[in-house]
Amino acid sequence: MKLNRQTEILRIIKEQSIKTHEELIDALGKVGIKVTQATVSRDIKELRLVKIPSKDGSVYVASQTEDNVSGGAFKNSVKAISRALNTVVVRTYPGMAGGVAATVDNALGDKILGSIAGDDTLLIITASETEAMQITERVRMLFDYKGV
Amino acid sequence: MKLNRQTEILRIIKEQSIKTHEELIDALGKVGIKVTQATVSRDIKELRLVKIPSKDGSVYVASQTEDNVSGGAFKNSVKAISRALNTVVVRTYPGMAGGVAATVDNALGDKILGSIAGDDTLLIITASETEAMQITERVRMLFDYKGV
DNA sequence: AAAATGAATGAATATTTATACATAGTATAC
DNA sequence: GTATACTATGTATAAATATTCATTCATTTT
Repeated sequence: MKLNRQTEILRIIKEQSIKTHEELIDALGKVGIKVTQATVSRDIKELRLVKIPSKDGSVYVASQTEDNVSGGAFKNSVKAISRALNTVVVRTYPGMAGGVAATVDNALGDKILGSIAGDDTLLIITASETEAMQITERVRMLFDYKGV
Repeated sequence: MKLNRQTEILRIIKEQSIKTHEELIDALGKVGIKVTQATVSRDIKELRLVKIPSKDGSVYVASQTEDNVSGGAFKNSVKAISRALNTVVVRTYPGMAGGVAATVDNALGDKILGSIAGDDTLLIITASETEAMQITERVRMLFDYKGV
């Protein structure tokens, strides 16, 4: 399924140097995901990945929306991330929930039903349990979350 | 000449939405610069321009090195920029010269001979008077300098 | 000044990426 | 359930971009 594959793509380009759609297809293949170049092209567009020129050829990286800008400022604001049914609960340090929420909305807004932030807690509502699991994973990546 | 054309490219992509090499070639043509797609491709690579996907197609913008990251933090630190022969003098607010220098080195390091920063003044040395003029222009763009 | 060296560029071409169209899959309404 | 509508995907192809090779320009060396 799409969300799943795109999440995998984000992880892949973060870990290795992907220079072409073909390389990405191979990498996905190794994780058991089989797709064609056309699909990868669309994924890259939707994820707004960007190809940055460097010495040994251009490389794909996440741009604005996802990682870079957004997550950055609040990377160390998240204390815990957990899920229950179709909700994802993010615990932050005091006062940071709002910023984290804004970041999440910005990055994943179109994939969630909505979110509510208190002072140190953010609640994300998704359409289904499955999506909640995937969103959880995405949020973890977004904030570079190392915990369980 | 190259440096000149690339400077022009930076200005163009900042002002209008350039989606393909061809569009860039046209835009350059209107300014009296005539080149082929191959050259533009190389320029884009050297300038490390990046194509960002958006609703109405992808658009080229300057990435890391140039504008975005670098210039940003010090955009309001520059008070004046002037040139004399092969040197460019940048006056900054007290204590900011070092940061501005780092930014310049990072963005244009390979096009200048070197730079020396004091507390509120940065001196950039170039190989020739011509280059100094072009670098001056680039520094202006880098810091979004509005003055004379 | 001629020769030698290296950068810049263009023409032709290879490679990579995007898209039009058709089909399959999924959910929603009836 | 079947029909309807919408999304996702693949295939084939068009479009865009990168690169190889040859040539021209400018600079330095002899």
